[in-house]
Amino acid sequence: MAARFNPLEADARWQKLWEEQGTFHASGEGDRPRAYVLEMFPYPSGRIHMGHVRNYTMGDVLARYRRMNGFDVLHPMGWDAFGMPAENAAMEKKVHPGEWTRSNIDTMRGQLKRLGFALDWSRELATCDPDYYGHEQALFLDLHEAGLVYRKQSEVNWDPVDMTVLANEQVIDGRGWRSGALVERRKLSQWFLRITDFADELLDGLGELDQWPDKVRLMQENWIGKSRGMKFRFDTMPSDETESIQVFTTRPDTIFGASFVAVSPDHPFAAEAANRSPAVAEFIARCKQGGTTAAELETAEKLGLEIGEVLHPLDGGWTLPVYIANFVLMDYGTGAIFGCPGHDQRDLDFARKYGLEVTRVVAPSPEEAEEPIGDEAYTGPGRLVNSRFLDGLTAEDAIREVIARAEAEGWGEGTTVWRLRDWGVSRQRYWGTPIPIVHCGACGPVAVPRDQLPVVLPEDIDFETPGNPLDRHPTWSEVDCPDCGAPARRETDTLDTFVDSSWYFIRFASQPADAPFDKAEAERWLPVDQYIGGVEHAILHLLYARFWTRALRRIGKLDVEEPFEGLFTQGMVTHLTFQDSDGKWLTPDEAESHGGPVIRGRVEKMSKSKRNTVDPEPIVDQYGADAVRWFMLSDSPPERDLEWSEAGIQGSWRFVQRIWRLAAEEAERGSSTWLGEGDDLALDRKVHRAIAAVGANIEALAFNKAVANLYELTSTLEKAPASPSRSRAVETLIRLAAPMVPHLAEEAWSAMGRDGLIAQAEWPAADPALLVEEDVTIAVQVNGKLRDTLAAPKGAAKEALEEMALASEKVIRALEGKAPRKVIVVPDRLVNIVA
RNA sequence: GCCCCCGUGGUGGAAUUGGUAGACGCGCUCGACUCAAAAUCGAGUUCCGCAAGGAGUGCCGGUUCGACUCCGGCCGGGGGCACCA
Repeated sequence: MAARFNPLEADARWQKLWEEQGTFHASGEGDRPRAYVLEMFPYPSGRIHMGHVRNYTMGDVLARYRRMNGFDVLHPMGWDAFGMPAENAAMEKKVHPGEWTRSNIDTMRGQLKRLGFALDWSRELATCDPDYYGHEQALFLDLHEAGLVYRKQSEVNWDPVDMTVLANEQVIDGRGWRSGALVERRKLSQWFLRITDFADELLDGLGELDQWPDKVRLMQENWIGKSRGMKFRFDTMPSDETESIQVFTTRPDTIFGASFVAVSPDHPFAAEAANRSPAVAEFIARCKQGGTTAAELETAEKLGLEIGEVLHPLDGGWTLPVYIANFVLMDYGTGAIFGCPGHDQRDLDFARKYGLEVTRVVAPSPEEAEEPIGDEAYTGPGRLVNSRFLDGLTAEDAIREVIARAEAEGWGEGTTVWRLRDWGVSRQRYWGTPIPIVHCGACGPVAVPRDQLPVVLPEDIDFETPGNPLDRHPTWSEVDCPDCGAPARRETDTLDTFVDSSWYFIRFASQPADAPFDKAEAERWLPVDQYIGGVEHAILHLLYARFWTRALRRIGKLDVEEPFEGLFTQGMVTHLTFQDSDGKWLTPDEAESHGGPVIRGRVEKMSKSKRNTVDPEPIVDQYGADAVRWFMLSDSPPERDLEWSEAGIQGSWRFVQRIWRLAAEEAERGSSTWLGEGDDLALDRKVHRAIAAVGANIEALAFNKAVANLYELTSTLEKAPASPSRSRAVETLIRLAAPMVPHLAEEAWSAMGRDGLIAQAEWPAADPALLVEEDVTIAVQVNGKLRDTLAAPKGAAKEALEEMALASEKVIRALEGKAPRKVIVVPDRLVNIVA
C-alpha cells in the first residue's frame, strides 16, 4: 500500500468508475425519500473559476451526504448559455457565438469533471440548445394565452453606435459601456411579463421561506416595495379645460400642509402644457438631461416650472400652484404628488427654492405646535396641528380619517402602490431565445403555431455591422402570417436570459422530448430542497424564478408555489492584490519576480481586472481535487468570503495525506492481529460525538465546523493506541470525510478491503448511548468569576455540587472569609457562589 | 439619505436557550529525525506578570448571580436600495 495518496492517478480512476456505473444518476423510481440539491448553473464564459469550485463543492458535499443517508438525490448541472459575452466574442474574435459557447461548455465540463462532483450528467442541458429554448417558447405562449404577456411602448437605453438596447447596468455615466457613446432614451415596443400581478403573493410568499437568508428576503421585500396610501385628485380651476390631477401619497394626514402640486416631466399634464408653450417644452427637455448615476442624482438641483393652479379637495377656496418638477417620477404612483414641505425633505428643498409656504401640521408635543420648520422636515411621530378637523389626532388616526372622508366624498381612495414594475423581456440581440411571435400588418402580433416550434436562430449571421443581426438577416424574419397567410415579419427581439434561468430547475427534474416538463414528474422532485449560489442573484434571478413558478401554477401547468425551499448564498473567493509603483496591477507571480517596489493591495474578489485570479486547474494538477475541495470548505464560514492562500491549500494537502496514513496503517495491520485487546470506550465516545457533530454541521451547511470536527477526530485517532475501537473509528472517519474528499475516501475504502463504493455506503449512525457524557466538568465561580473547575458525575444533585464547590480551596481563598449569600447551581454546568 | 449585516489572539474563525472565551486551521517559537534541507512527528502560542494573580470579545453605559451573546448610545467596516412621494 502506497505511503502517499496520489491524486494524479487516483482521481481520474474513480471519476471514470463513477461515470461508468452511473453512480450519481437520480433514479426517480421507488419510494426512497428524495432530495433535490442544486447550485446556480454557470454561464459558460470560458473556464471554471474558484467561485464555481467553492459553490459546487458545497452543493456536492450536501448531495453526497444525502445519498449516504439513503436519499434518491437529484444533483444536476447545465449551462446558462445565452448572453452578451458570446456576441462580444463574435465581434472581437470573429467566431460564431454558438461555436464559442459550445467550446467553452466542453472546456468547463471537463474541468468540473476533474473535481469529482457527484452530478447526474445525464440531465445536462444548455439553454442555447433548441431542445431547451423551444420549450421555453411554448411556455411563453402559454403565458401569453393566459394574458400574462403583453406588449407596450417603453423607454429603453439606446446605444446609437452599437445600435442596441443596453441594460441599465451597461450604462456607465450616461455612456454605453462598449462604445462610449452617449446613451439615448428611445421608445420601443417591448414585451412584458405581468410580474406585478403577483406582487402580493411574491411578497407574502417570502414569509414562508424560513430556510432563506433574512438578508435576501429583506432585499426582495424592498424591491417589491409595497406602500399603502391614498390616491386622490386635485380639481383644476373651473375655467380650465384640463382634467384633474391624480396624486398618490403615503401621508394623507398631512393634507392641510400642502403647498403645491408637482407632476413629472413625463406626465400628460406636462405634455399638454408643453403643447401650449414652447418655454414649457424647453423646460421638460432640460429635466430629461443629466445622468442617472447615484452621485448625479444626489447633487441634482430641484427644478420646477409653474404651469397652473388646482383646488384643494377639502377647501374649494384654497388654490395651490402646479409645477412640473424634475424629481417626480412618472412610473411610480400616479406620476404626480402634492408637496408638503413641513414633513418631506424633498418638498421642503423645493418650497424653499421657489418661495412656497411651509406649514407644520404634525408636532411631537403640544408645546411644539407652532414651532417653525427649519432646514429639516419633520418626519417623526406626533399629533396633527393646524389641520382643522384633524387637529389632535395621531398621524395614524388622521390617515384613516382622511381616507374615509375622501372615499365618502368621492375624491380619493385608500390604495396600495408597488415599486415593482412589470418585467420587460425584449432584448434586441441575437444570442437569445427568439420570441415566438409573428407581426402581421392585418392581424397584429400573432403567436407562432405550436407545431412550428422551436423558432430556431439562423446560423448564417453577420456581426460585421453593429445592431441586431436578427433584424438585419435577409430572409429569417420573412414569414407568412399564421392566421391570414399574408406576408408578415417575425419578431426579431430575443428573450432576456433571465427567462432561461427562470425554469431550468424544472427541466432538470423532468425532460420529456415533447413538452417543457411532465407535471407529475416535476412535482415529485420540486421544490429544490437546497439551492446554492451567489448573493448577487438575490433579487433578479430569484425573484423571476419565483414569479415564473407561480405563473405556471396559475395557468395549471405545475402545482408548486415556491421553487426553492432552502436557499444559501455563499461568499466570494478573494485574493491579495498587487500593484507596481505605477499602479499597474500585477499577478501574484509577477509580484514575486518583480524587480521594482511592489505594493501589497487589499484582499479583493478574484477578478481579471485586478489580476488576482487563481485558475483552479493547475491547482488541481498539483494537489488533486480533494485538497482543493477541502480548502474550499475549511477556512471560512461558507456565507463569508474565503481568502485564497498558498499556505491554505498546502495545509489541505497535508490533511488529505494524514487521513491516508491512518487508513493505510489500518489496512496494513489487517483485521486480526490486534483482536482481543479490548474496546476503547473513551475513543468510541469521541467517535460517536464526531458522527453527530459532522452530520449536524453538514445539514446546517456549516462546512467549516464539520471540517474542524474531522480535524479533531483525526488528531485523536493518530494518538490512540491500536484497538478494535480504533480500527472501526478509522473506517468511520473515512465515511465522514467521504462527501468532502471523495477520491481519497474511495481509495482508502478499497484499500481497507471494503466492498462497493463509499459514495453509496451508509452514513454512520451515532449511538445515543455513547453521546451521553459520564463525567462532566463543572465551572465554579465566585461572584461570576471563574475560580475552579471540578469533575462530577453527570446528573449530580444540586446539593452535592454546591457542597463540592464550597469545599474547594480556591473558592475558600476567593471568598476571603465572607459567607455565601446565595449559590446558583446549573446542573452539569456550573456553580456560582455570590458573597 | 433610508434599510440591513458585521466588529473576538499575529491570522481565518469556534463558543445550543445568557453559564469555563479563543475549539479547529494557518502562521510563528522550541525540540526530534537529518551531513543538511524538504517532508513528518512532539511541545508551546490572547495580553501583562518569574509567580500568585490580574486584564480581556470595537468604545461608553445598562439589565443580570453571571453578558461575545440581551438593551441604549457612539465609533469603525461591509452590503442593498435610492428624488419611490
